[in-house]
Amino acid sequence: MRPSKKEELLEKSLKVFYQHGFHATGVDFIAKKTGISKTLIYSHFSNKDALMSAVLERRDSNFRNWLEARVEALSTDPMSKLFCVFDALEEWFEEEGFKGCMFVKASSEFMESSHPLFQKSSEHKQKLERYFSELAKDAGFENHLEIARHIELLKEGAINAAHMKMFPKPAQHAKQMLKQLIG
Amino acid sequence: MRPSKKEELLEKSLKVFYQHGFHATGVDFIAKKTGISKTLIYSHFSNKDALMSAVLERRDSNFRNWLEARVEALSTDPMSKLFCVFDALEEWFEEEGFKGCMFVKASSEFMESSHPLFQKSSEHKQKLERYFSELAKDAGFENHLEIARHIELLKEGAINAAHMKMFPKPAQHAKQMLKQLIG
DNA sequence: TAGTAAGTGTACAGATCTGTACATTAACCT
DNA sequence: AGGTTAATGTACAGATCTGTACACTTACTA
Repeated sequence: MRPSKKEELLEKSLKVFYQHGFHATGVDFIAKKTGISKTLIYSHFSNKDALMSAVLERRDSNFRNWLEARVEALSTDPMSKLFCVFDALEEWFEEEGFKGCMFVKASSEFMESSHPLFQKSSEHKQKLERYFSELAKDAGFENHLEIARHIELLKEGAINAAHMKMFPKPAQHAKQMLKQLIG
Repeated sequence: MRPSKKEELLEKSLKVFYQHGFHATGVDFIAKKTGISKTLIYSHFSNKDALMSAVLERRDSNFRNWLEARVEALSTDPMSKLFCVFDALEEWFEEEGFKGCMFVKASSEFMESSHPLFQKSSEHKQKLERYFSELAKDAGFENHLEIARHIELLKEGAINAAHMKMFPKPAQHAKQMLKQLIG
């Protein structure tokens, strides 16, 4: 296939899986929604599992690239970058079609810790931990790992709260908590 | 049916759905795992959706009853009850078969906010917010709603962190964060 | 002990889903 | 122009899943 088509398939099927879930989304439905024939889908990926794996990898890089770029754009000061993480998150929550964290959903549907999708989800969270840890180190914190975990917990909580409509502006709430903790 | 059988079906199928997910669990599989015939299952519930709804309601009362009893057992002091929430959570995380929050999983698989399972999940979180708010009020906090939301965010974050194996003892980490915030 | 209700087992219709086959069309390249 | 590759559409086999039918058995109850 021409690479552009594989790109297109990955990006579009990512959206479909994100909006409808993994088990609930059939390959025929993906073909219909993406406009790419099932034949071609199976010519690029040996089965649905392989497609889902590739989709989740794509989501990992998409999400981390987006978050890092957004934080960079919102602030240049190392300390306030830590807080801007939550401003970026709130922007995401308010996007149309926001439906929570794709990795949480993947590990909700594939719960065996040996399952590739579960593992990729776990790895994604670990990569984020490293990123947060770097941010905290840049801001001069000696306990940068501890602070990274503060941010992880608050971020996961805020995403869930937003998705499940627990209360408004959960990321701003989380940001205030972080301010009290380290600000 | 004799009520004991319906009880048995609810409790056992709750476990099966919790361990394997909703879409991935077929009614035949439930019959096999619970030892209750499919005929009887459909004589009590008109369809799989009705069973899943009943299961989620059962989970709501089971979980809140368990949490409230556990907090009561761990402390009598109103202030330290707030922190004991996280001790109870850590106990849960270490149980064999822990697989994260069932309501997060339900709203991961049924994302339409009009879906009964999504709504029940959202209601569960709101009931917990009221409980946390009561605990905070009893501990003498005027801003009890704000503190309830602190606890909600930390709880959701800790459950996710535990399920996705982000780092060890996430509930103890969350507890320390709460101590810094209000202790 | 006879009758009724609770429960089982099996089989099946109909829908849906994964993955394959194959014939056909569109796009590219030389 | 001609040949190769990319891509579509359709149809289908086989598996699986929901929900129903029905004949049978177990247990309670009068």
